Amino acid sequence: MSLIRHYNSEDKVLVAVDSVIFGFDREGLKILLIKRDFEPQKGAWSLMGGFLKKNETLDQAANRVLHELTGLDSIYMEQVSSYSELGRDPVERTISVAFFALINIAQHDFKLNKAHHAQWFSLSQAPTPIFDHQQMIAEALERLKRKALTNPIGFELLPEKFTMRQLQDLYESILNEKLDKRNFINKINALEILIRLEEKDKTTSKKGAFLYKFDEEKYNQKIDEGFNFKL
Amino acid sequence: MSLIRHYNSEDKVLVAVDSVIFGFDREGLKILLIKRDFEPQKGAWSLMGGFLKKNETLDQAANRVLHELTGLDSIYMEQVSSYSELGRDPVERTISVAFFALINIAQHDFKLNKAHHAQWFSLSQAPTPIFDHQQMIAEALERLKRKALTNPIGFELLPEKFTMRQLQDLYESILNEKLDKRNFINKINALEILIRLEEKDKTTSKKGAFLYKFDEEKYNQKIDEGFNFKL
DNA sequence: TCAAAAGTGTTCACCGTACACCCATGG
DNA sequence: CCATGGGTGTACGGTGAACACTTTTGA
Repeated sequence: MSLIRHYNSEDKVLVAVDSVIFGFDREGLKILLIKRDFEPQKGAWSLMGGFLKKNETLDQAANRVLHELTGLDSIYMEQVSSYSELGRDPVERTISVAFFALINIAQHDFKLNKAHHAQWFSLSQAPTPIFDHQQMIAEALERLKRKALTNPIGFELLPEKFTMRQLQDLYESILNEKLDKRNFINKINALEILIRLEEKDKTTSKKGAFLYKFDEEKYNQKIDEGFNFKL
Repeated sequence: MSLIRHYNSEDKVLVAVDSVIFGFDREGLKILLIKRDFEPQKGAWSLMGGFLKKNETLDQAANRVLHELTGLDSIYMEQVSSYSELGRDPVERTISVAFFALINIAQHDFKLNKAHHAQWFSLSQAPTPIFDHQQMIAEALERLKRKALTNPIGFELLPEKFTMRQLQDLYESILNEKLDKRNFINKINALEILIRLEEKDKTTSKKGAFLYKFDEEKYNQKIDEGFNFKL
């Protein structure tokens, strides 16, 4: 007789992952929702999600599901929280682990999988999604706010080259407040983690605005030296 | 034929909850570990945990498990994160949701359930626990640090009446750094959320130190007025 | 030439931090 | 009377916030 206690008598449950996918464009911060084409709540909007398989981790499941919708890999993702209210999914007992993902809408190497009828929504104009997805979005947003102030994750939402104005717009839309232009630029410059390119972007002004790149190498080096990103 | 899509083909997995139980006494911040009396890793130390049942939420499971060990209810608990590495539990595929709990060691209305061979350990002297429990502890501690600076959760670890010195010792041991006595007291007093009692505690000095209570009512009122706890 | 966005520094108030001495009391 | 922990206030520097004008250039 084995001394190893097996877990045969314990309950097994369905585990889902749901992703709050953030994007950013000229209109501000957005989330990607998909339209359900099956009951219950056919036609309603929901986060992109899927079920955890036996042989994968939660992160792998979240990445798989994100890949299915966008074709993208190596996307910044972070676990937010787990949700387990008894009736949260009316079909069957399911617990769900929410993630948030940051993707750069502008890059053209991704196409939304048509089958999911995905659509970008401004936070303020998004329809109320199914189940407890609204709560997931709210908590993901809180996490994003906090994290964006202490880590350079905002750049995940921007194109490789961006203007100071774009960066400021991004932070304003994440934090949901207006920031002072000079103070913002002073702070950013004090961090010394951007490279100012020679190029200018002339799409929004006659004068043209300098383009910047995030200097990841320099950032990592400063981190090693004890530097703390703080906005 | 029903239009409702069922989830029959999806994998179900075992879901566990594991609790990082923090306590505080004269020696500092401690965690409660239990000694396994079955294989694998019989004799090793582990967090208190249990399996999620079909008809309960994760919070309920965490509370049930905590109650089994301590007899306590209504304990401050917070979800930390979920862990799902494939080999994390060698017996069977199990994902685990970690919680942290704050309990007041000094209160005498709880008795540790003998069956679990539980023992308090100072953080620096705790044995390395099984599986990924070390990582859970590290992340729970990070969360506790952050949360204790922005919420009055520290009081959960103290007796109802406590001295300023005790409060300072608590924060020093959560933050793992020495704090200046005058600055600490000034900060705490500026918050105006403590009541100074007439009573003194004479166990640590001849002069005696005033006892304080957390004024929860006043705190809630200040919160309603937009106050932010910040240490 | 003018409209529209880009770019640029300084001042001030407040907060966080450093710091040292007297008090009360039991033994 | 003295050793031990308790209790108290101020000064300084640095950081965060407020604030306005000049530059560029395409239309």
